Amino acid sequence: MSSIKDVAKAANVSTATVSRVLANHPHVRQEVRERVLAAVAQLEYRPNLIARNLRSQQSNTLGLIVSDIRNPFFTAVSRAVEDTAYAHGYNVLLCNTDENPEKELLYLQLMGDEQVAGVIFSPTLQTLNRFHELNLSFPTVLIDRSLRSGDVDAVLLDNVSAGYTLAQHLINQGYRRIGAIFGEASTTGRERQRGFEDALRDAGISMQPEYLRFVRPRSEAGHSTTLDLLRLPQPPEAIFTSNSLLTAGALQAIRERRLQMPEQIGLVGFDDTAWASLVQPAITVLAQPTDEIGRSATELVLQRVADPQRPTRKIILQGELIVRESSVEQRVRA
Amino acid sequence: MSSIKDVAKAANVSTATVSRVLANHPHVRQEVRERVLAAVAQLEYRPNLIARNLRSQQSNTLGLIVSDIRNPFFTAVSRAVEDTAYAHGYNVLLCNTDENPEKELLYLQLMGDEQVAGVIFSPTLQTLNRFHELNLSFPTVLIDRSLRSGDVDAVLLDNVSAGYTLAQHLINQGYRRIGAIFGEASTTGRERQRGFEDALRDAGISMQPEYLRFVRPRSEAGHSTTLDLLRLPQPPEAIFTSNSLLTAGALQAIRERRLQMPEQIGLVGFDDTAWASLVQPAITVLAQPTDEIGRSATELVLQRVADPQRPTRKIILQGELIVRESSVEQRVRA
DNA sequence: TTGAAAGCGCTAACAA
DNA sequence: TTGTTAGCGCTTTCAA
Repeated sequence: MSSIKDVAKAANVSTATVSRVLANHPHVRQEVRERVLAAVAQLEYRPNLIARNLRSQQSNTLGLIVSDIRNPFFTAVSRAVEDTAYAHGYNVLLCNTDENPEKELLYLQLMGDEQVAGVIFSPTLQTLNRFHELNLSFPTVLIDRSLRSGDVDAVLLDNVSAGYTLAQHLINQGYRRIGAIFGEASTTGRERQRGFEDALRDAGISMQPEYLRFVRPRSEAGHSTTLDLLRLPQPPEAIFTSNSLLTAGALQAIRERRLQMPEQIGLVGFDDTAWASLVQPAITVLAQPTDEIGRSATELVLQRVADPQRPTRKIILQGELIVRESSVEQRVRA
Repeated sequence: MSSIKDVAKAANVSTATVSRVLANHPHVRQEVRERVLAAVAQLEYRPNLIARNLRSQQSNTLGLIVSDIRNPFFTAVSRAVEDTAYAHGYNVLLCNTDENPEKELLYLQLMGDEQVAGVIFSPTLQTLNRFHELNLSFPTVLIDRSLRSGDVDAVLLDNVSAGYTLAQHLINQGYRRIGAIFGEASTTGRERQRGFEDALRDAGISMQPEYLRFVRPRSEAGHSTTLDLLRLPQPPEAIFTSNSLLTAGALQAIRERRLQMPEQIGLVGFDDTAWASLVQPAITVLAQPTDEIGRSATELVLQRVADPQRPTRKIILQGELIVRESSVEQRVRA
């Protein structure tokens, strides 16, 4: 591997001049510039990014800390983050926390050690609550979850409104007794719950506490909780789930109990996954704009890298209700 | 941020001694060691990894270059790679190539610039063919795809055998005219094709060339190609797909044509995705051991980092046939 | 057992 | 317009 010294020697200039040419500094004679470029090409010189980072005290790497890469929502967002980051000349360091606050702290620390330029992060409620004590040394943009009050950049779904829309849809279709399953460790679940409850209240439906569940946002929990709900003396007529893993588990439970969808039970969830339109009946979902979320978050963090002083911003995006067959008009049902 | 100098000053020793303590070098007096550690704790010192990497000429980062992070197979493998890497104190730099050879080269170059310790890579056929000309400066382990002949570390499925098993299953169930859709840019598709053809030949079934398709391994292509196949004068009785995105597309096409599975058409594919058991009828698949693939690949690359001289190894893993309802005995069919 | 000092490859302040 | 030089934070050789 040739270094900047080799290039300098080959072009008969100082390393400073090589550096200037590479950084496109203005005051370099055309002839010299060409000589340097020729040497660079000749030696197949590639700058050592580690050295550059050490010297400039910041790297071209962005950290991406997600709670579960197997959740299609985060997969899709990661994809968008990755694309956008590389388009801006940044790399992505990927971390997976499994909703584990200890891992979150560990990875956050790692990001500091790696001197990343910035971080995109979907935190648990626990870490969120002590977020400001953390005193992170790098710009951070939260995705999917944040506190209303917090002075942090964030890109979020309008979860209250999304929860409202989805619940309202069920109500409009004639469902009255609605069981709802939310992720327990995030703000997202709580906000969607608020929208859900608002919709019921506005429709004059009294909420039954035993219909409301907060669980680990995984398909196993979706499965067992749905079975629980269906076992109640008066089981719900529809199931509302707050992420796609929960939806999958609920669907599995409904299948096991051999209930007809949507006649005997309705089902709705979040995120327009590949399978939501593949199963029969296809599932009604509140789709999140994952590309937009990933792209906005990346741009936001890059903007803050460029200007650390700028006031924080929260970008709130709207979801889109996609009505399919898993929830359908009451009069059509039995 | 305090540096090693600050610690040295606080502990009244030289930076060399601090470095020795941190690296757990033997010849340090216990008392001095404790003083240094106390200073480290006091100052909340964290070593600057960039500086460490520059000095030691290698980093604690592994590169992971996959062809499509939205393919659940790669998502699952990434997850395993990530876990294993972090368990060994390594980070993961994630790149997505979209099966684009230019992007592959770009990212490979990036890995060199970033001085990663090693790379895990699922290459296109095109890049694979010129792999040795690339003269990569870091250890590389190929996953999912490789050349039989190549002198490269790799973790692979026994694709020929997997293709054979899956095709044989269809044959055993009584299907004779079988359409098959393979990814076009990878060795994987070709090997699975070989297994597929071997199974037909062993069963004395003559292969019809128009039943064999090579396409972009995406659901859109799976969809349109399946429609094509079904439009043939003598359409196939079953569809064999060589990745889960293709399977999804095929399923969609079958739904649109309102064909009954498995009576009017059988369907099998690769990878036990979340939805394969959720759709009805559930899909028969050849499941890959994704965790094992990711873990083995990471361990392999780390072993080579430790010993660049060791002979290359190919780890060949077996898939598992999971029979579900989308393919079923002939006598049960119409 | 410890410290002084060189140097990894680069950038930028300063001087010429 | 270009070069000299210091130094980013760390590890390691050599000497004491």
